[in-house]
Amino acid sequence: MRKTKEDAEKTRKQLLDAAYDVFLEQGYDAATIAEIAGRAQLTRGAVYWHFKNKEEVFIAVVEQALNDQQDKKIAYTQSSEMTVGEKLKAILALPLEMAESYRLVNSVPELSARIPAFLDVLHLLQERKQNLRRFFKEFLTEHTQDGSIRLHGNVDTAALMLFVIFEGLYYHGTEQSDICVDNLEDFLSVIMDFPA
Amino acid sequence: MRKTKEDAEKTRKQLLDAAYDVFLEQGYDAATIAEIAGRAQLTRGAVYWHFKNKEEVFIAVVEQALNDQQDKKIAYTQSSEMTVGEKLKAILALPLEMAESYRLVNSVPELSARIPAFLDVLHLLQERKQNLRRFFKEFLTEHTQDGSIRLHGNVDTAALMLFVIFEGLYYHGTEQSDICVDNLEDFLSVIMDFPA
Amino acid sequence: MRKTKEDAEKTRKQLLDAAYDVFLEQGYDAATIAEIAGRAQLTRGAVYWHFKNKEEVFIAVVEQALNDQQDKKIAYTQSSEMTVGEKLKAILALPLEMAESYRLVNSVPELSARIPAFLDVLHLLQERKQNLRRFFKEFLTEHTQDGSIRLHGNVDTAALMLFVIFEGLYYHGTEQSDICVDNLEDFLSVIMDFPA
Amino acid sequence: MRKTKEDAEKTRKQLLDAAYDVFLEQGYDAATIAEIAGRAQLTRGAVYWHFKNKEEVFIAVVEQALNDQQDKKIAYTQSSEMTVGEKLKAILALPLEMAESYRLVNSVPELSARIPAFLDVLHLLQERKQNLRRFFKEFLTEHTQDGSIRLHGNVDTAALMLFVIFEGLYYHGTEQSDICVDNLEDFLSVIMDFPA
DNA sequence: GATGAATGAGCGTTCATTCAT
DNA sequence: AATGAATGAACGCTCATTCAT
Repeated sequence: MRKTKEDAEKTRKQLLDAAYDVFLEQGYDAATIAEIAGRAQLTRGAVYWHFKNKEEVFIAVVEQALNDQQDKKIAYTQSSEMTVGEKLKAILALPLEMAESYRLVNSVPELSARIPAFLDVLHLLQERKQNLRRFFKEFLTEHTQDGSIRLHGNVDTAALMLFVIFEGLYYHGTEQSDICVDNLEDFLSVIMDFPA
Repeated sequence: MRKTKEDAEKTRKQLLDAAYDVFLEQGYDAATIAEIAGRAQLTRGAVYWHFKNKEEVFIAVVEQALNDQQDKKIAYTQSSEMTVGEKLKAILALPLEMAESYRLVNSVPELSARIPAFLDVLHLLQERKQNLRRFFKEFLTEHTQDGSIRLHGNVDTAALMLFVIFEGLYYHGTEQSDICVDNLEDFLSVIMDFPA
Repeated sequence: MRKTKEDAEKTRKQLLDAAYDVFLEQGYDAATIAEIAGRAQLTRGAVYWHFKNKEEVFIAVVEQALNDQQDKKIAYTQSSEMTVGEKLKAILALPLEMAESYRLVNSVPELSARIPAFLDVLHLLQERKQNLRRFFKEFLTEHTQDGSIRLHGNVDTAALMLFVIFEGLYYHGTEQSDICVDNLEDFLSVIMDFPA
Repeated sequence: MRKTKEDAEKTRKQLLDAAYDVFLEQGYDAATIAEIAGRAQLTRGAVYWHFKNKEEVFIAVVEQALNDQQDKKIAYTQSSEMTVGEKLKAILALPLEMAESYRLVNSVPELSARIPAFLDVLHLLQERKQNLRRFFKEFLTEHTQDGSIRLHGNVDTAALMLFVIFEGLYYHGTEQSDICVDNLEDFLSVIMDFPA
């Protein structure tokens, strides 16, 4: 039995990790508190000590995932060692790199239609999507102006394409897919080129 | 209560329609046989007369949806009144036009990981996706050769982009999205042009 | 398994009888659906086929009890073979005669403070109590006027005394008590006498 | 967090007070240790420091209530400023004056049928009730002999009536009732009179 | 063909209780 | 003396499924 404050935090982390796995494997409805607790080598009661109910567990897991995604996105964006093209490619490749994470959050819109408790996290997700669209547009605008990118169309279209492609890649986490990072490079080269 | 064969078929149709709605609104797990029967103005027993169990109802609904999608795809492909560009655009727009249908089938991969009974319909879905990829490639190849399309890259890349964009549009049925058919035209113009 | 309509009604009756016993023995909170179903030789599911939930089971049981009480009260009141004194005594003795029934309904006020679903049945109970008070008053008034009763005080006080004594007898169902019908005769003779 | 003995005693008192309120509002079964602790601004653990378990908390609360009732009864009985009639009225009015307290102890008989741990406190309660009956009888006997009371019936009947009326008044703590102390005076005047 | 009664497995949740700190 | 983490048993309820009618 865990007793100290750090132990409790560790327990919570274990539960979150287990919950992440279970929600991913089974989906929200089919996932059970017992399974989550069991995987964390704990009892159902422990889950209810750390979280109000199943919904709150899911929300915590999704928020965690969204933050992880955000962190990666920011890391790539602000990297000083990557070229403009590499940055774009890396960000486009996120749904492939973090396929599970993106698949998980992807279940939120459907669930929120039924479960009001998820509306907040839905809004967070939509905000992040809007952020991404805005990012693509601003990124393209900026680097078109400084000459590091030359678009084969207008900025709006290119940004939207990137966004839709990004979304399209969500799914390929689900299935074994042959779509890989190399393809993204090709995609980019259709949409733009990077003058040396 | 003896019913004629047509009556029975009508009942089955009603159940399928109701099931389609319910599965779409609630998802497979949250959908209940009672709700489906109720919407069809019938009782649970009726469902079990026409289908072996809940899984079979879902399979029937998904197969129906996949066939509807296929039919539309074929209709557009074979249309004699559409130009090559219009055909491509119409097909790309299918996930917007039949947003619900695509959203429904989209739940299959996740479910089949858990429910073996869905493996067959999963394979059908994957086959259809491969079909679509193949279609894009063959379509582009053919019309590149006959000069009605001029690609801004190689055939493989263009075909894959179309496919990924297609997938990306799935999601925007879920949410209120500002992405519409006009954007697709722009996308196409980035990837290719159509010499008059 | 019961199948016909009459069988179903019989099942419902069995459940109600079992529920009556269990609620009486254990109290609402401690009573369990499993115990009720088990005593009726049925499964929990059967309870939920016939009743919406535990609260509805309780309400049905209490309403039944209240009606039984009412029926007896009316039977005694309208009996053509009893003298005025005998009627009064018989009605006063109801909480002794139907001790369990009165003990059961007696739990309603406390429960309704916590469980809103019981408010309706609480109002029914309060109505019945008011009815009884009114009955005592009217009965005494009428028979004082026709000379079959001579009160040792005013009508209001006598009626209220009867009512409070009636209530006081509720409790003695709970415990083994030596208070019996004979005592009631003495009580009546203190409050009034019946001129031959 | 070492506490002095007085602090501990104060905590125990707070817990008892909180428990009294909660048991009264919710009933034994529905009351929770958490609620009790919370109202006392403490945690569940504190309850288990001061009491063995939920049952012991309840027993302590009921014993407290019974003693309070006893104290009042004795105070009225031994008052040198009250007439015989006033004493009787005051004691009869106790269930109105201390309605909550009487309502609480009133739940004991039902609970002890199920919970053996309450048998001791049940016996205490029954003893107190016997005491009261005996008191009524002795009080009436004594004051009939010394002439301060003239009964309209025999002593046994009158004593029993007082007792049953006393019990009957228990309930009227539960509900908003119009029965008040004035009515008791009328009751007494039906049963006896007090020669000046 | 379809209904309705009944089953039974399983799940979310609550809560008394324990115990290391 | 008191807290807070964790356990585990139990309960209400839902729902897919069966089957006599």
